[in-house]
Amino acid sequence: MAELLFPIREYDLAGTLACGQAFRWEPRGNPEAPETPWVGVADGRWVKLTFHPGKNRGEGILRAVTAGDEDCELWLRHYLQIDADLPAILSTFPDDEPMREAVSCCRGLRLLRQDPWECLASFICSASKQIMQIRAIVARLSQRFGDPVKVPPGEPPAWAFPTADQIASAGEGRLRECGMGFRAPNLWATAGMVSSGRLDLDGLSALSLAEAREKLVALPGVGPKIADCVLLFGCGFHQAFPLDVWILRVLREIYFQRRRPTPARLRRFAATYFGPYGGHAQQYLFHAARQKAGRRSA
DNA sequence: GGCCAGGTGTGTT
DNA sequence: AACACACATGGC
Repeated sequence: MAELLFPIREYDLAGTLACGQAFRWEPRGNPEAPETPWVGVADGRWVKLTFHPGKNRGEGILRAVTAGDEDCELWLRHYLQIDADLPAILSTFPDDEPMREAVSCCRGLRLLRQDPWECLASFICSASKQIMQIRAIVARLSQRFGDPVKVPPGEPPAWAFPTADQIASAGEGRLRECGMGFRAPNLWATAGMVSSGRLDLDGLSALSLAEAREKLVALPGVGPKIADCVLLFGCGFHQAFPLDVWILRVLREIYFQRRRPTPARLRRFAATYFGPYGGHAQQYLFHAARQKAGRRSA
């Protein structure tokens, strides 16, 4: 067991862990309350995270407790993107009213840097599912097919997200038993592509955005939206801009009030208007829209 | 019970 | 290029 302390500014831990980019974080207590711990497994490691606010607004200390003995500092800095310069990122967003409103609504929201395979598999399960249900499916996949991970004494057991090998070996039928319906054959086939080495997920970040997207959309059950989620959350392509039902609504209603944009025009707008950190802007618009709609499925 | 959910694949105009 | 629809499952 080990403890790490990261002094940091502008880090909304609850928003970051619950906004729908990752599916394995659970609050220990009221998710809205300050200093509520969050427990999860990422990259095969059990972690408990707590944000302790400091005296000045936005300042605080991010406290991480890990279960094993290894030094997790570098890994956590990477996963949590501790060293990302948030003000610099926000300064690249378009300076318009909807964007300003989203930024002020989601102050401190960050993007994590997740494992590409877990990200890909999770978002294949996400197709036309509510975030709450995605979390349930991912939890069942992990418990049934993933390796147990070390947890501190007294903590409930926890499991790593299954490897592509483990998913491929499970077979389509047992995947379906996790409640994923028609997504089961897609996840199973994609796991086969990854475990056999026919797709090198870790190599994607070295490619251009267009090349990496091309490789991903070739996978069964992966279209442009899921590909962009993997590129943004798992491969570090900050400009990838996932177009989901929420964002399409936002773009149509806020940026194209009753001008009936064609899908092609919407895609072009999304890819160019929001700048080099468009994916971050997307996450702010997405999270703000969901906050406004109601506080379901935290 | 009908509608919608962080879509995708296929088939028609 | 723009639509329509099926595809499982579950929550409201």
